[in-house]
Amino acid sequence: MDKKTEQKKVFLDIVQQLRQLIKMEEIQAGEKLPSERVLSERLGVGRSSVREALRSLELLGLIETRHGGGTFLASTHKHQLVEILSMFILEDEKSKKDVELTRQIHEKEAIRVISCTETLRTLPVWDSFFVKLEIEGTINCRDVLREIIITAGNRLSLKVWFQLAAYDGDRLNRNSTEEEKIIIQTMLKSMQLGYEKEALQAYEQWMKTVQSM
Amino acid sequence: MDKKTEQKKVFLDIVQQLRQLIKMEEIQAGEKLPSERVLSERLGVGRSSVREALRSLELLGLIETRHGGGTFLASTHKHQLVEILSMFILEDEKSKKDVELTRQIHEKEAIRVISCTETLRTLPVWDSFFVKLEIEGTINCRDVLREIIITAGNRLSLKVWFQLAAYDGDRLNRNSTEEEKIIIQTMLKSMQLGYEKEALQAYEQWMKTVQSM
DNA sequence: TGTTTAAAAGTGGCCAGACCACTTTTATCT
DNA sequence: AGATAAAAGTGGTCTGGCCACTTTTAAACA
Repeated sequence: MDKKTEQKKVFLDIVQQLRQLIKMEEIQAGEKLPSERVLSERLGVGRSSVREALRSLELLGLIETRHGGGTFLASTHKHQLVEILSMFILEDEKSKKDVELTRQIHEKEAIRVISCTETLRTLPVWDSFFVKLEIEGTINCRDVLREIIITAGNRLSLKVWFQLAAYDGDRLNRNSTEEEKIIIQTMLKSMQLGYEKEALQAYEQWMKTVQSM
Repeated sequence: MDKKTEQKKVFLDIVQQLRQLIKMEEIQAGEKLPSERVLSERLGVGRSSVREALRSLELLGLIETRHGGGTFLASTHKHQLVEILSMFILEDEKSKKDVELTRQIHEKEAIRVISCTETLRTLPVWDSFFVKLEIEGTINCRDVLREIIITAGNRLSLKVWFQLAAYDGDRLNRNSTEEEKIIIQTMLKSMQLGYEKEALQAYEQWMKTVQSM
């Protein structure tokens, strides 16, 4: 009848029951869950089965465990689903070009969103980049892009971006060259003024120089 | 030194090692993995730890286990993240919105790429959609979007899209309404003619109607 | 020889108990 | 009251066992 009760595998059933337990007892993020031994007894299953369920949720970042301390419900932003997936998806993805292009898809969209949003494009953080560029003459490329993605406000997009950016490695995580400095300034300034098209053009130009490195 | 060796928890280490093993031995989707007992011996850990890792991957749908048969590498489209996500994470409205927006980011980029590429926008497949719309009067929304993503040619973007599209479930996987029919036709026609801006406008309009369902 | 059938081996599912390392609580002493 | 040490609680891991199910192997049969 009930899908949750006729579950074949105990550990999957436990995952479900844990979910109910969290809901029923109104366990909030950061709060403690019953111990493995207690859960084992309460649910009438072996401790190893409880552990299989808990470890599954831990891999997803849904719970946190502290050795000797206990098991705690994790806060939403710590979920690792994207990380886990990317681990397996990026692995068999042969084309680095696809990774690069996909990363850029998210960056371009972020630039569009910011350019079109008054409250975002007028943030003081963009000015701080200008200051940094003038004083130090250079800036970390990855930092600029990261700030753009973060500001755009899509948390999922951010997570995806982090994975993809990590894949590219040092090509982004470096200081900008003299040539890039001008392009970045153009891009940021256009973005600030809400000139979406110009900002994207500068971005494309930037990525071309990056690519030729 | 090595992040993978200084891993605190054995089961997380095993997840990593399983990933390497799959890569090294070139295990394809549907093929069998070593048995739990063999893995236990080969990795020099207890069988229960191996099981914690395997059960974690099973919850994600990355592997399939058959009682008495063995453990098999699952095909990409069987990942269950969707179910898990909706179960634990998608409670909050903001997350759902992020999933939708991120999916649309990939769709919009695909439309741009196709619109700007002669060889892609002139493909006969778009005409076949028109024919289908005329004859049957409707078409599966998801099929249209999928074809667009596929045609754009970024395999990684495609994989990401598949995952995201799965969340939305029935909102996309259905036949188009009479209202949508016109919008889709406009979008496809604009794309065929290389009118990027118009195609995107139609797309945005489409998504608005979808959203209001 | 080829087919069917039964036994054996292989494999996942689950549990009980043990020991260790670490953390939290409690009780004790100063 | 505060510091300290003992005890209890908790996760981390391993071993070994038993069951149920599947696959392989071997034997019996036609």
